[in-house]
Amino acid sequence: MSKIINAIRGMNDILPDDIYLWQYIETTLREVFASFGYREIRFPVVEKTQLFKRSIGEVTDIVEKEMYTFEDRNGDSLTLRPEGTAGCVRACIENGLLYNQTQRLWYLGDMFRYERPQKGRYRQFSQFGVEAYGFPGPDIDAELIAMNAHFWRRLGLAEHFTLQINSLGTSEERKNYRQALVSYLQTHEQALDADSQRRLSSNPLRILDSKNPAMQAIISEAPQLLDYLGEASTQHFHQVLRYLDNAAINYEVNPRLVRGLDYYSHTVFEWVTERLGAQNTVSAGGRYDVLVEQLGGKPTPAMGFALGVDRLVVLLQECQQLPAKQTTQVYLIMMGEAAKQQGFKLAETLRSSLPELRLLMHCGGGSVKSQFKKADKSEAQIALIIGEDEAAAEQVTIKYLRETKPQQTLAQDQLQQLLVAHFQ
RNA sequence: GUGAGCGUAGCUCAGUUGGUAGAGCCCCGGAUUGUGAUUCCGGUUGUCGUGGGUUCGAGUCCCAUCGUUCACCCCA
Repeated sequence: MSKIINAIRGMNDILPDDIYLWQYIETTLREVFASFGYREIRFPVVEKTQLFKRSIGEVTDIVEKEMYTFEDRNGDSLTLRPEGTAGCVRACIENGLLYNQTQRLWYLGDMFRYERPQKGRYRQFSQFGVEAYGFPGPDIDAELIAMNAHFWRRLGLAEHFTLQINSLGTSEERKNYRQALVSYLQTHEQALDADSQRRLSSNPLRILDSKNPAMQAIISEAPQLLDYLGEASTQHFHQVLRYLDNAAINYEVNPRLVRGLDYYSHTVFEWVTERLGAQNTVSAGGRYDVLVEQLGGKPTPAMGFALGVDRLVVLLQECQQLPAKQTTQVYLIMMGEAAKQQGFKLAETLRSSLPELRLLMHCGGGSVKSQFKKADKSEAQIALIIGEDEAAAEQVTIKYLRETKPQQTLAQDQLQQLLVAHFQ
């Protein structure tokens, strides 16, 4: 036997025993977001590298060291998408979806980032995203957050999340603040840890997010972004908060909340949980009014968020909020060649008259007893044996598993009547 | 990219100062039983992650390497 070939690190198989959780999340997502009037969009897994560089930002960690980038046979530089927003905007511009109109969209798909895997962080991961285009007002900011909150409630997870929210203002306001922050931090440069010193030139706002307790004193004394917002930005932010108050959605204004992608402006938010260890953000997003223009479209206000499906799966398991598994209703055991011929016919008749029936067929060897054990494990309500050993081939044994459990012998048409009555 | 922990049967794990590879679960077959539950008997499954080294002898000690988990970092 030759050596087996393993999966790529950080790219996981999802096995039949776990798939129901994914399906549950995916169908719930579809239902909830359709009910808010959002429509699905699909776009490619691979895009030109330039698309991500221009949107996410040249100097971000994602672009600098986490992208799966390669040359195709033409020598063009292509990249496996590390997130969805860039591709979504590109698709909308290219297909004229933003021409004098608004759009409410969602997508679901796999993203790729070359990171060291750990709990809730994988190299291939599933992300659900929502994007709204052409809405300048704070009402759409609140709508996205409210949708997200509604979705948590549908899953029974609302109590496990807290909403953190902040405003980054315009790029002009952020630039002014950035200068003030850098000059403040430079006066304390010798007290900064190595990570923060590095970020001082690359991404100083990120220093505010530091998990190092030794940095907390310096951070708490630092100038606050919210103090640098202009009148319009402040108004916008406060209006979002008022809408949230009206919707009875609890939030925590976190003036140190920044996002890692360059295109965000104004409202940004994160839903965090205590139950997932280090990767505690399950859903996050914000406004990105300048991105559409940056990617060659007409200036279009935009807002969106993305939700990590892998993390949600882990959270559902941790919180015991598991949906019921679908179970087999009828387990059909066929023993012997003559019985099988009759069994396939019976099964087809049953499926035709009861389209909703979940029927599991088993062409089994072994004892009748061990076959019933299998039926019991499948949590079937009824198990049928068609056999030719003792009973005649045209007779069928029926046994109720979970209910009255009588044992009787019936002709096929009688059996069918009984089953139809039982399941309708 | 940095750090720490862990790699033994399909799964969960024992394996003593170095001396023949183990248990439970699962799976398969059977016995008992007025339930298919309980109990009992039997059976299958291993490159001990991989490659070197030390030794008469390595699952055990040493080195390297790969994988994995968690954390840093990053982010959803």
